[in-house]
Amino acid sequence: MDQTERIIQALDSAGYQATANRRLVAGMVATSGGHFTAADLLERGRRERVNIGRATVFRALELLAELHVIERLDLPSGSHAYVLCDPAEHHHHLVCSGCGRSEDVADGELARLVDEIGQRNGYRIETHRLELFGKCPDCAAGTPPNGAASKASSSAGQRPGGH
Amino acid sequence: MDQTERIIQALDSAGYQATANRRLVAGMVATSGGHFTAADLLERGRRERVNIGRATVFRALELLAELHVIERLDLPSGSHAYVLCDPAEHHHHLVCSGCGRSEDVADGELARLVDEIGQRNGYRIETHRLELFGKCPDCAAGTPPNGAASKASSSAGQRPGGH
DNA sequence: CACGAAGTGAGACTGAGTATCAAATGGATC
DNA sequence: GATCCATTTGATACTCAGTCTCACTTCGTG
Ligand SMILES: [Zn+2]
Ligand SMILES: [Zn+2]
Ligand SMILES: [Zn+2]
Ligand SMILES: [Zn+2]
Repeated sequence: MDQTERIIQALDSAGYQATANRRLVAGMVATSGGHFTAADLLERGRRERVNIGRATVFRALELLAELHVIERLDLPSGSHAYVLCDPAEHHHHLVCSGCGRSEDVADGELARLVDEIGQRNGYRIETHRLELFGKCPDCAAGTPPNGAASKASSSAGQRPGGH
Repeated sequence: MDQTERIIQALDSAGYQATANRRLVAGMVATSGGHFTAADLLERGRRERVNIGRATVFRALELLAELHVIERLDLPSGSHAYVLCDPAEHHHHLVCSGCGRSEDVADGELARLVDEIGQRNGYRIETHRLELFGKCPDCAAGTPPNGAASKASSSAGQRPGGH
């Protein structure tokens, strides 16, 4: 719940209204416990019988992404998901291909590596993205955390791309 | 053109027929000179008055991706593009946000870094993806290589995500 | 309460990608 | 070349994500 407050705070201090709908989305995002798609939220809303429009959910996600409260993830399956994350500093995501859980990963040495690559190729690098997929401790042990709800949803269908 | 042959070769040695349509797609892929979307190929086909079905193009791309002759790229804009690349070994892509040109980048130290991250978080890592976006030497110098055709197409619209 | 700005929902619309299925083609075998 | 079967193909319909529009509601402020 504290997480929800943080999101609302972010909205507010960026000059956006913390309306009922946005609070609702904030709540769902905060309790998602992993990655989620727009469709996931929509469905969850429907299940919980909340009345929120399709467009509104998309708009809220877009807004939160803009504020770096959530970040878009491109799953190996090709679909677009989001994860809640710390807006403070640049980082990447380690995502469980079993349950959807996600950890923030500091950039660390990567920054240097990226620099070198840019240098070597004569490119002026603007952005980079690193995404890691694997099995979290629980899923690796065959104990997917079935406690949390939203994970088992549609977006869990993975296709772990070859390496 | 030699590149085209390599693609056809790959199809053949994987037991797929190198039909006229697939040769056609191979040719377009080989001469794309950067990243391209399915829509790009479709449009190029239409422009050059070749008769190839929508589904066929999607199927050909899927097939080539499976053979690791091309690889899917998730552009910052969110759209799915492909780049021609060396199927031999694992690598990543450095993509020009100006003209769409792309360079293969060896994994290098990243493998170790990825390992460490997995270790530290207790994850068993299965895949990772690194994508670098920036301006190629020409684009940085304000001389986008207007020679090549396909680049200026639709897929060039970028939204360089913040860093 | 009155007002303008910000936010919202229903529904139309677009565009990517998939599914279906009958027709075309390829390759093998005689 | 004719026959047979597996592979490939294209037209079409369809699904689904995401956007757009526009009238309506809600918010903050005086
Ligand atoms: Zn897990
Ligand atoms: Zn980074
Ligand atoms: Zn360039
Ligand atoms: Zn790698």
